[in-house]
Amino acid sequence: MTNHAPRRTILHVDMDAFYVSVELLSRPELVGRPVVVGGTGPRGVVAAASYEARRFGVYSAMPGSTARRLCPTAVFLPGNHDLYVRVSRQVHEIFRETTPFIEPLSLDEAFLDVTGARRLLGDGATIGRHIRERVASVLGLSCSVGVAPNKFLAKLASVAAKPRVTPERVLPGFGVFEVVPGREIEFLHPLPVQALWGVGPATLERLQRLGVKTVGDLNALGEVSLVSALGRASGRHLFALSCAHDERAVETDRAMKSIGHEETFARDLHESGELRTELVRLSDGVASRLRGAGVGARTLTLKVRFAGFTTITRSTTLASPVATAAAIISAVDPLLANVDPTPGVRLIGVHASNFGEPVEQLRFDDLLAQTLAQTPDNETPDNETSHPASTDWTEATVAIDAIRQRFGDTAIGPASTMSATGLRLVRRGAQQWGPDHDREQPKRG
DNA sequence: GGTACTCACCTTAGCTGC
DNA sequence: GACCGCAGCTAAGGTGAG
Repeated sequence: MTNHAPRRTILHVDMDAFYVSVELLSRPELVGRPVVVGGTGPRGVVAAASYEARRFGVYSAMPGSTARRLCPTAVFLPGNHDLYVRVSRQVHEIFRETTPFIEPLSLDEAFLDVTGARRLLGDGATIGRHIRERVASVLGLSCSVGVAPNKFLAKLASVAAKPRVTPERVLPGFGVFEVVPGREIEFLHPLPVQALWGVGPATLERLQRLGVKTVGDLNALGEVSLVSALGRASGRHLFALSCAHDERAVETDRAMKSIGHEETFARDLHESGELRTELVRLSDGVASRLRGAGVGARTLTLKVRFAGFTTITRSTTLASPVATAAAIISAVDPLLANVDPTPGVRLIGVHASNFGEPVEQLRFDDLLAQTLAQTPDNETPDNETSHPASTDWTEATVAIDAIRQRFGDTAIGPASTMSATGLRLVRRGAQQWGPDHDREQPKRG
């Protein structure tokens, strides 16, 4: 059998210290200094660190308190998610000058399939250098580009292209790094095994017990041993990667499979009433995004993290997809009622999945479920916690969406989420890196 | 001692229906 | 009727990425 498909050329473009670099555009006096963007509260984490801050061992997802200890001279900035979204769109506009085949991974990285652009624009490395120059000249930002025949190798190549940090200084990177076709294994096998997509701390520990340190070690172990050690999916996946095999296409329009919001509180909550207020707020945010996406969800999941950091999830699956706050609350409220908050709750979350066409009419199953729930044996003691997912809410929801579209997100919201300073609504990325120092929390009583 | 948020995917266990 | 195997679904927890 012959394969006439042309060898693909995939680029992985990764912005360098993206959030910090965007902040420095408006604060040039901070260039060259250690700068950290992230949550400013005691429970915040680092979202991005400048390369100067990385010299001190500060890195993403590190607790803010640890970062302050390691680098007390760093400038800590709270971050502006909306601004990063806007700049990210501008970066993608530059990508689109080269190819329409773009798969965003996050605000600061994306895969580009430039196979079709090679004849016009040159080879992958040439296109990579062109994109780097455009991003620098138009936006004043720096990025690193990996070039390879597949997504997995392109991602690793962009890491190789990045600036390097030693405790003494920051060394410039290659900017563009290409994994030359035919030399994939030579590039891949010496790398540490945690370079593979899918090897996190837990898998790394298991692999280390098997004596695996590098990608080459993992490959030598063989697929059968890996499947027996890590399970079928992970074993096969990692073995394929260790052979440099990755046939996944650059997907330009991936359908979302779940939508959720979760929030860590500045202080632990101990009372059901406080938690329910937060639950209403989160449910409203999830419902709003579901409607924005034009979908409904059948499965609703409540997530609770206790003061001791143990986390539980409780979920329920409805007969038909819903997209209103009332319906979501009526689904997750009974789940919350079974959680004892007295040890202290530091986080709650609401997640929606199992998407379908939103159906706001009650189906027979829902009616049956509601009827069963209202029988004497199952009667809810507190009527306020039992909201029917009825059509009564549909018109109100349409009106809410219209008001928010016209007057902004905070124009209207659940009364229970009202505070002295106004509505506290949930928006994606609003509390991306933990609670702020001064953010208002629900009061006791 | 500290440890965010969002999303995807996997594993395991239990239940139900055939 | 009891039991078994299987498939499909759901719930819960875990892992990993960015």
